[in-house]
Amino acid sequence: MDRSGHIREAALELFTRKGFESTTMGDIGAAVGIRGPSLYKHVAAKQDLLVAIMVTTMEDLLAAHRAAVSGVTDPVERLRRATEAHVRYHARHRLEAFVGTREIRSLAEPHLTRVLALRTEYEACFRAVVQSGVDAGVFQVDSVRLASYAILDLGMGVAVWYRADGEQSEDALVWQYSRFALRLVGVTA
Amino acid sequence: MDRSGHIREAALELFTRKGFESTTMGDIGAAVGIRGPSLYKHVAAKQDLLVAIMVTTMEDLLAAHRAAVSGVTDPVERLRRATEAHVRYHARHRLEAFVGTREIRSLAEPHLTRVLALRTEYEACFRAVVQSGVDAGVFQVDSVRLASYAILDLGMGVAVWYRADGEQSEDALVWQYSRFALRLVGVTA
DNA sequence: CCCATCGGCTAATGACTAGTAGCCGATGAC
DNA sequence: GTCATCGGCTACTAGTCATTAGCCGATGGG
Repeated sequence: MDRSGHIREAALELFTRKGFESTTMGDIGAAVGIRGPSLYKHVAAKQDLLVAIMVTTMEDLLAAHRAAVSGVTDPVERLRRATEAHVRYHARHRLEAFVGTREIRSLAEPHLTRVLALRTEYEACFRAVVQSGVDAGVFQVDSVRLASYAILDLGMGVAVWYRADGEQSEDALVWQYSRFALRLVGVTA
Repeated sequence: MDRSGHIREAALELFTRKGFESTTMGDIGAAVGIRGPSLYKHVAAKQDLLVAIMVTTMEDLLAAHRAAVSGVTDPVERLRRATEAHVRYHARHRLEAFVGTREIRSLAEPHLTRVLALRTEYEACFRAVVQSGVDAGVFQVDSVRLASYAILDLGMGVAVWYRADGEQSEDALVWQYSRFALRLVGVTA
């Protein structure tokens, strides 16, 4: 891989493990075998490394969601696919997803506004999926907002503890979580 | 309230909003109307403020869990009560719970080991509750570990977005989440 | 009244950090 | 061969932060 890619990768790993604030340019440099100041030949600022992670993560997540539900009309299948995309993304890109949710505080404007807007949009898409099931009478929930948050939060959790070399394969994980989501809204399959 | 209590409260609010690393002693001082260095007349170190939050939070959570399930033998009722205690704690003490999960990285030894042990124990208690329902044949889950994590993660999510002045009352929230948990393990009530 | 303690304060210390300046060897185009 | 560019490096700047030192006014017990 080229050096810039290597740097982004090292930054992602360090931001996940130590947090953005506690990661120094020296740490990132050491992870790729150079000194801190040398990083500035490849990157304009530490903040840029975070921005790239946060923005592409939210855009990818939103794109994955849209691809998953596009053309699907059955509410049950829509929620199943949305949850599958959500959980799969959080398992497969767990570092990005972890940093994406944990380090919002460290994001400077105007990027913060941008990322929050993407996040709000993603949540709205998910709520719409749940709402469509409620409208069709196949989901039973008191609050669409609450049920949506609950399902979304399951994905966040996955990003915290999932390990690719753990006892659960990605497919098994996704399958079980999709079932959790459907059960959660009252679909007994 | 006495000044020490006021300081702990301000620190909790700031750690939640800005994170431990990004909160300065000056910030905490300003929040209680004194200068940063003056805090040292009440507190030995910044780290101590974090330790107090983390340790008491995990101990309280564990105590709440034990009180909730003690003497209850029916697996469904045990999980319902465990989830109720879990969600209620995360709603009622959302700042503590938020900091408790977000700032583990900033905790220095030996407190880190202590808190991680408490957390592991809490997770084990929860898994035992789910396991008892599986053993009794009333819960249907592929993986006890996965289902337990999923339920625990719901609580963490609550600490992120719950607002006491929001559209959901604490009781309504707890009620719906308890139902989510039961549905998640396959109890259709 | 005296004086010790309490709990503020300002100033200083020491460590650390993002980012800049400017040097230099290697590489490759011409 | 020369020279510009690339991508390292060290040294430095400027700022921040936790914590300490030491001062001082108020308070209250004797």
